[in-house]
Amino acid sequence: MASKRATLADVARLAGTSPTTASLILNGKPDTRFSADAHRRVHDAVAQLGYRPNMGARALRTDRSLTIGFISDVVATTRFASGLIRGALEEAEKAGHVMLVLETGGDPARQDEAVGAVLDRQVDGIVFATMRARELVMPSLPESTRVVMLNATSPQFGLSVLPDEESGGRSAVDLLAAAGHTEGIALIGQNDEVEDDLFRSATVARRVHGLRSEVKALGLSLLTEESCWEWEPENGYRLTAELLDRRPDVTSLLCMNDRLAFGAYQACQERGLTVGRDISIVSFDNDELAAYLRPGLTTIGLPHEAMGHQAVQLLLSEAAPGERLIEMPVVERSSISVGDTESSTALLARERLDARRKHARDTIPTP
Amino acid sequence: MASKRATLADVARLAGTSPTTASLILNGKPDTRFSADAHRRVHDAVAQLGYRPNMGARALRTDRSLTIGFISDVVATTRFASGLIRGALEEAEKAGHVMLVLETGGDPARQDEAVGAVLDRQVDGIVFATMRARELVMPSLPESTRVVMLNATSPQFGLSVLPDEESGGRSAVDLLAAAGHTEGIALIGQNDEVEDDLFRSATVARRVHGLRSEVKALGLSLLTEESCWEWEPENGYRLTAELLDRRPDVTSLLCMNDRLAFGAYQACQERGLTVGRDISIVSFDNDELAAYLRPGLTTIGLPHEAMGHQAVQLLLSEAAPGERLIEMPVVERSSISVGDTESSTALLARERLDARRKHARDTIPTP
DNA sequence: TCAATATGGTAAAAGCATTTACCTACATTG
DNA sequence: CAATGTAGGTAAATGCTTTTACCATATTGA
Repeated sequence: MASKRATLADVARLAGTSPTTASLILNGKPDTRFSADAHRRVHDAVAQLGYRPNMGARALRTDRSLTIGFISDVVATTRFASGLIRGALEEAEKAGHVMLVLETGGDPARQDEAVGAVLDRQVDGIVFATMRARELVMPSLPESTRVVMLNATSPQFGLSVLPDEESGGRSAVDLLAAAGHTEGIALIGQNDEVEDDLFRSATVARRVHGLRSEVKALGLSLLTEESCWEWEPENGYRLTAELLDRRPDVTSLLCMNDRLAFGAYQACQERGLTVGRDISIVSFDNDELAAYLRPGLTTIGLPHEAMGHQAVQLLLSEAAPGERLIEMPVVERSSISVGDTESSTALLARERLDARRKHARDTIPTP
Repeated sequence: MASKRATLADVARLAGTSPTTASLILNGKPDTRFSADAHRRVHDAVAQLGYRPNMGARALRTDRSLTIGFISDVVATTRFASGLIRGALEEAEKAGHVMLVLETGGDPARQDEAVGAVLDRQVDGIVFATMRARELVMPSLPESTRVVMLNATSPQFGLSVLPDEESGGRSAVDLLAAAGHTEGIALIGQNDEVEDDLFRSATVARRVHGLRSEVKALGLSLLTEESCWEWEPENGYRLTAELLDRRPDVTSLLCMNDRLAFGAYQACQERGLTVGRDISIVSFDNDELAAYLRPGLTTIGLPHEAMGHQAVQLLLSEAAPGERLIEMPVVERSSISVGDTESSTALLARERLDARRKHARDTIPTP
């Protein structure tokens, strides 16, 4: 029966009106323009035929397609990226939009192709997401195209959404201090060297800067900083093992990411130290891994989903250029032992932590 | 300068031809239809203006949008699903298509909306992907809409792409047997009970069936089957710990997934058993986790990426209905100790394993 | 020389929704 | 009575591409 899709002309015919009238009734804001009867007839016809407008035809006329382009370098290769997509997808759906997802692998040629492909489909805007490069050089676009950079910045497009790494760094320190760990804190995995990996150097710099300034703000100091290049379990293991053997006075580990922490767990266990009791660990990313570890790893999460939401929201609003920083959630599990939580430093740390959380709640409107 | 997008009319004007001619030259197969000079002029104009056809307008006329819809219940929630997307994305790009990705969370209302939304955009076909339900009830679609089910089946749509779970089960057993483990093999995590989770019961049944029949085919038998409901590390740990204490003669563990194996590792380590030397473990899924473990976990991977490729390929071809089973890759790491690899059983197992691999290579054309 | 057939092209319709400019019939106002 | 409004509605243009049907002109064959 539904052999052919109904068109507006069909609706008009069935309702006994002109297509103009039908269109005006279906799209016009001032409902008073036509008689109540005409309204009824048109809506009945729509329901009866199951009419839905053809978006291609509409876009042709209105230049709005209710479609947005999401172009990323890698979505699936990196285990986190899907959070960005999911957030964006949800927000798009909420706004009645649909999302064209393309991947470029970071290759400029494919990137150009991707931009062309979405432009050919008259998207209402483009989100450029990345997990690798920080500064993205983009093909030039028509003036009117709305663009937001997601987890990236670009010299050409001013609007970007990033995790608030500095604030995250601060939170990690506060977490330790609030639990009473005011000395014997080691930083594992930081790396101050100039890197050619722009992405990492930018995020690392902010994260480390946050850590260090919070340490200072609380009047503390780090016992040691153990640096390494690859943030993989091996290095976490090695660094921690060496450190533990060298400095028996270490009480807490700040790991730059969860994989390093994973290695650190192993080193601790081997030495008979129970994490969350004899030694405290806090790290970054909230990798899937973090939930599997025993005891659960307390970590400062990357707010990918919230970032995705925010990006699409900004894309569809008339937002002004600028960097939008999204608070990194602290996810507390059981890798921090509790000591003297009543010291003035602990109190101060908790206060600062809470203030930051509150600020985040007030700032990002995304649920 | 490029203030407005060039249209075909612009091209025609610049080339000094009619739009008809320009269109025919750009799309027509028989290149001889027009003069060489006309060809040149049109192509020059295209290059000069950077003309690209407006897909909406084209789709209006031709009913082909070079766009496909990818509708899934959950892409990001499950850590694997992104492989499906990536595979599909790559294949789509290869075919000059672009992909609209929507997520429904499994909610029928959202599912209907999603179908409507992609149909409104005149997609050339729809891939329904799922990580949860196995049998999917879909809204009714126009006859002509091409559909393929990805990691799912449906009473309404005949074409589906699934992992070859049975073959994967066989491979796991062969892997152990080929390394000389012909007795003392325990199965961890299987569950024969009737489940209301259709998805799991279908895949588990095939996987287990494969395991058991391969055991039989090699003339072996399982030492024990330890069943549990949730395939989480806790259970892997508990089941293995109990088993180890009860049966000192266990030499190998077949875990139903990598998370169970993760728990099993811990239990073994606690008892002073070195995985890959004192005890062998093989499991399923090739979770991210599997690479982090020390020693690396040998596992039978879910071929999500290949499945995504295949799905889109089938969607865009005139493929006949049926179930397409994609071979599960065996990814060998170091969790299996090597024993007597020269026994006739070991030889037989290796032979069967190789035959299956070869078959897979010949069968799935996807790189 | 007439008819047939290439050769190289074009006008116009179709596909669908939106929107501008206009129209009719009636009522009101001065 | 003429002028003005207003309520309720429509014809036709527009956005862009593809495609059908048709047109000249020149060449060839008989």
